[in-house]
Amino acid sequence: MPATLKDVAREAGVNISTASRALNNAFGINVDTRKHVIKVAARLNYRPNQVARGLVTGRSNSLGLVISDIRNPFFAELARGAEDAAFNAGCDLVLCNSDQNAEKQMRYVEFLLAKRVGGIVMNSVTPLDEDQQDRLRAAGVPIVLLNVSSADRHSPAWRFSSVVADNLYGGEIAAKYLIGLGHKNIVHVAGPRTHGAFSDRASAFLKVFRENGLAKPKVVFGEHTFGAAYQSTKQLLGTDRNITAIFAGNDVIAFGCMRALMENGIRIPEDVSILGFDNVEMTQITSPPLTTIDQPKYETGKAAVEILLNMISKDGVREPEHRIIGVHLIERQSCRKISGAAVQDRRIAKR
Amino acid sequence: MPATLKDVAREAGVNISTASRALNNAFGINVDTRKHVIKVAARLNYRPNQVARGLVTGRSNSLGLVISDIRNPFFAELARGAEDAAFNAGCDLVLCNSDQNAEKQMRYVEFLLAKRVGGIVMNSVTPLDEDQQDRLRAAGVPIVLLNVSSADRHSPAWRFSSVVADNLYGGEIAAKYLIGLGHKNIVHVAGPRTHGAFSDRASAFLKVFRENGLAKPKVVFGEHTFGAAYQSTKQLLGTDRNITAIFAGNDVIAFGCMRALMENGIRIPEDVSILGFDNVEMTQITSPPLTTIDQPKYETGKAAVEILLNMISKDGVREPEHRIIGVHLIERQSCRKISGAAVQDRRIAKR
DNA sequence: CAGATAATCGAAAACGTTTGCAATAGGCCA
DNA sequence: TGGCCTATTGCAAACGTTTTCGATTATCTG
Repeated sequence: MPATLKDVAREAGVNISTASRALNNAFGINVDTRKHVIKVAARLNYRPNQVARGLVTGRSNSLGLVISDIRNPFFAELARGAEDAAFNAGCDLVLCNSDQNAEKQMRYVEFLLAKRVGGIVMNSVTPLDEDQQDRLRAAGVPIVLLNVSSADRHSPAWRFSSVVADNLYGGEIAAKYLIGLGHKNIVHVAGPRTHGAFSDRASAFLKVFRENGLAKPKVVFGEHTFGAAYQSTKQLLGTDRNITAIFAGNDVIAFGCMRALMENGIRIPEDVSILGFDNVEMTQITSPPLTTIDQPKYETGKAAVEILLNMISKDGVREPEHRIIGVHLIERQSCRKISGAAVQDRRIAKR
Repeated sequence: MPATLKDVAREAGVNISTASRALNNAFGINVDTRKHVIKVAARLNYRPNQVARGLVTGRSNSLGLVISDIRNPFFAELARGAEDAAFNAGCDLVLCNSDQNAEKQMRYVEFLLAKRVGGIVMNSVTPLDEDQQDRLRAAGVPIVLLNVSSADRHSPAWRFSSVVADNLYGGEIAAKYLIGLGHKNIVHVAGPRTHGAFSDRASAFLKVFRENGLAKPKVVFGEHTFGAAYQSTKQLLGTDRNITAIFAGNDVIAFGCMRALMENGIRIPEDVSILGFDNVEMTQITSPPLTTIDQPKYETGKAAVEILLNMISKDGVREPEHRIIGVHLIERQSCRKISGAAVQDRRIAKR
């Protein structure tokens, strides 16, 4: 139904190829005929058919974004950064929610490949196995991964680009902060064990305790959702009421923990301190406002598609690029120093 | 680079059209040759090129979703519902953030039309003017609008489908609830005046006061973002400290209000009550948990693309379909009855 | 003014599918 | 055996662009 290039060519009395050139402001065309063609095109309300164009040029001008769940504010923010960057480059973003489901994720990827997207940014739910890696490489489309573990990233076999927060450092400052506050009975409510970001945070977190000869905190892995964290925490409270601090794998997990604590009449931070990760906007309005580790989410998404576009442009060379996004502690009011902390503080500082 | 249909046809020793038919499990093809073709296709890792297919079939298998900002948890939830429904139908969703910017919104729509999406669901930032309506209609692609005002919806000239929450009823129960609690000095911190959902909520809210001969609450319109609400509220507090209740246009606005109140040492609900709209997940973990009006967000998004798909399937008939999503009050702890409420209550009841 | 050069334009192939129609091959009935 | 029917397959056009390669015209240059 919409006007085609042939229509405007006929209407303008020129050949179809001249019409094309006129509208794509290419060289080698008379300025008057161009004006004329453009005017006719406007009159006919002509809109170039991107799918036809994509067929011949081989580029689809669209990118895929596969994340676990857009309802997680972390991903929403990240998606926004990605979308802005894509739009600025004249691309569109197709949104895919994998729900941490490996099979669903693969289905989505196939889907995107069939659609001939120019590239994909995804936070892989699991470290990709050899077979999957091969399939992705074989597809020949640029891919940038989010939240891959530092182990994967440094593996020599690894051939994908990535952008990740400095989760190792994040886990480390989380541990040091809580230790510095004098906490001894700490538990880490983490996300999925298989998820690079969470495993990195957890291992760096634990490493600090090990290196300082301190008791190893309990770690409970699980889904990184509000509901899952809520359940985990409730269960936790059933078995252990001596906890003085929780390091949550991310803010949403922290929210779930807080809810469970509140319901059990446990005060934050008087009874237990809680430390999040991500610095989602809502951390400001919880009660108390959540102390957390800030991670630039918007920038992460933006950087991911920038790398992607870069890979797409210089088509041949596929040297993977890795970008690490800095993190830092944001102190609000959900953590408190417990008695005897001063002593503890000094001991750590000496090392 | 990826294998084409021609490749698998050649490799299988059949014609390109037979290969096509074999893969599309059409009728009129020998079961053995089909098996053979399928096997060859699998071996070559063949993936049908959707853009080529889209060119000939005329359908793109993709839908557009244009909302104001995915970072708003309301839209995130809605987007998730939309995406699930689209995926179930084998479509993909391209995400567009309009930022309440009419021009940006129109750019996105043009973009989507150029991409020949099968349909668009959008929450229009402003009531579409005649010209825009015409352009959309002329494009000939099914459109489902979110959050249109009830006035627009009932206009005889209106030719688009819509799915909206029952904002009129929502505004009404908000007013009655707050009045019932005995509040007299109420302000309504709304979203953009031009936005159907907010204008409906506001007008129904005010109508209750008018009809009961009560003083008209102050209404302040603005962006429906955390930051904007925060600013509005701070300003509000500078001029009027007698407020006893705030009805926020949505939960995110409520959060912004709460932040401003907290910063000014104003207690919720002891000093001022606050009532939200949407029942976003985070309302559970604010302090106090937010009393709000629930609106099924996921279902809204889902319903929108279902209507869209329905319109697409029965191509010709374009009778607009309207779906209204019910809302209801969820009482938590951010509103309190003020002294003298009983008297006030009786007075209302008498009228 | 002839020839050369540059500017502008048209013809046609190509991208990877789907699909209407024609062609072929058996099978069946008379 | 011959004609007809059906099941299967091949041929080719079409979808709406971009782009290469010639062709045509206009503009110089000497």
